[in-house]
Amino acid sequence: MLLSQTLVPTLRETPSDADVASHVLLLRAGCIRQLASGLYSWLPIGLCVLRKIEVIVREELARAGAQEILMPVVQPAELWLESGRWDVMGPEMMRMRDRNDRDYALAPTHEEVVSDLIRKAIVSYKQLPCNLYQINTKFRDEIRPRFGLLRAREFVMKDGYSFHLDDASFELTYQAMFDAYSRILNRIGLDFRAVDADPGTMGDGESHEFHVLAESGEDAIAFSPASSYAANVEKAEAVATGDLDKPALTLEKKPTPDVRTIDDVAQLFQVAAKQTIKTLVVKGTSSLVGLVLRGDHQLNEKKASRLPEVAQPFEFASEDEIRAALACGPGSIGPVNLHVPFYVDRSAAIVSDFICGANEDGFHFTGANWKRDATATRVVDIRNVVEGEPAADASGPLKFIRGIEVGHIFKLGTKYTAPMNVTIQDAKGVSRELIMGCYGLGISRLVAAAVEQCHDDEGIIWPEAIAPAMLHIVAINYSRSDAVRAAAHDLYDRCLDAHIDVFLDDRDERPGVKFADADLLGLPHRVIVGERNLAEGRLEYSYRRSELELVTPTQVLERLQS
RNA sequence: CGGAGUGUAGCUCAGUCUGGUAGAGCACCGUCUUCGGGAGGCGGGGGUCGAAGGUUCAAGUCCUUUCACUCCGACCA
Repeated sequence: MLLSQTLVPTLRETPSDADVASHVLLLRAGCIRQLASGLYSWLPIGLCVLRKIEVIVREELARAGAQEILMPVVQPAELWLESGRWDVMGPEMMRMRDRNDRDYALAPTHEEVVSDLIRKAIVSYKQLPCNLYQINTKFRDEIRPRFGLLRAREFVMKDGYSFHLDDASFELTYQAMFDAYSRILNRIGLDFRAVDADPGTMGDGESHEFHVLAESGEDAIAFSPASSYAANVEKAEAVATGDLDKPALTLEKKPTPDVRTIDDVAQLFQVAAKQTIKTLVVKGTSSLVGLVLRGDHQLNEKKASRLPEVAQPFEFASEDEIRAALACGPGSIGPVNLHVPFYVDRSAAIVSDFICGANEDGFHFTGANWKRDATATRVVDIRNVVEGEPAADASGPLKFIRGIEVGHIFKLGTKYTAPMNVTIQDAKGVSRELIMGCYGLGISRLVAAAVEQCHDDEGIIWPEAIAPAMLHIVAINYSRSDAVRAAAHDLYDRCLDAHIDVFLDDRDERPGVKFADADLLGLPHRVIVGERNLAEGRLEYSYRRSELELVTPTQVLERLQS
């Protein structure tokens, strides 16, 4: 590309509404422009990157046996009513009506549409397994779009779906997709980690996320350096170490006016927070439900929302509801004499002589103990793991890193095929619900994730595999020097002949501007064409901002092709 | 949804408290000089000051409403 003829509106200053590195740099490098909250236009070189990722994704999915299709972004409500998700999805799914007053949704995902497609198009088990994918625009009306492309409302996603007659077939494809994702991220050149994950609203089965490691990642990953164990903190199992000690203290009710938080309690009684017990109150299926945790632990809502007596969707009880049901405020609740059902976290269930709310405003119990003072009948894992505690596979202490979730693959079972009646007769003529898998990969998010991982203060440092071009030719004094112009175009043409993507900065700009933009755009190879060295037939070459070295044009081609 | 902040030129921002002709730097156009890390001179173009309503002789500035964007939170026992 000739930069003089390409829309690359680089920005000298950081736009005021961009915060994270990828957002700032993609804007400054002229890759994207924001239209509205969570909505972005792709400019030529940003689109180059997006397309390069798509090529890699297509190649690896083809290798893994998936077929590309394209499905509508506007979807009739009927399908979503059929799967039961029309009401479950909430305002995240954008809805609209057509001129005939029919309800539609803007696709947040495509399970329903692909399931409908399969039940109509697949007529024999001999056509199975079937593994389809598309690269398409999705729309999710996020609670809070942020971080530019990392959490946009409209975004480009590769979503794949596979259908199988039996588990064995499904597992083969699931593993093939897992491997394909690993290959894709390796080819792009990103540092990533595949982890056990919580499937959220997508399903109930196993799932794995693929995270690009970056400090700015929204997710925390717990992993064991001593083993292959890695899980999203949302999912990582928290184990309780030790046993319940014998009670040493007697139960006493102490006045605790104005004490509302665990910090207050620990401060007042001069004990560590881990010696206290806190009780959260949430809405349940038939009454309010208590969730009992050690004072220093954090509730994991994903885990808690899976408990049978906890209402869906997960919601904390309001102070009014708590007062109506328990006759005290939320700061004074405890498991002793609690008159609603409650679950006790594993770690909370082995604390002895603890301090907890007395279910009476202004009072706490000290010296409380399980069995004697309160019964923990439902002991479950409902907290977040903490860095340094033992991993669930007993391999040693956990460490945390942050990641950007770029891929998520799910074992859906018959969650969609059952309600949508996606069945096929097997070889014996028995009608079977198909086993389904779902495989998402955020293409536009990958662009941002790559920038998060690959940049410095001056600009982007694109991984070679997805760089908008391989070579950036900085032509110094382009418009006045015939020699520079000739040499720059000679190199440019040789690259084109060799099918090497190349940018030539042929703009009538001062050198400083061109250097700064080259840094911002971050192509792997750079050549400076200037009269200074042209007399000796030399160009200045650098790779990924390394020191300049003097080389001939032929040597540049060799570097590019090696 | 709750809280906070910001909306003035393409970009970054002054000006708002204390009402009185719309500003700067960069960018853009012309021109001269300069030419290896975001140059300098001279001249120029560009604004319904987010929108609507109100107060006032007079509103970017005060009041009311509203919209947009950003940030924090949606864990509190």
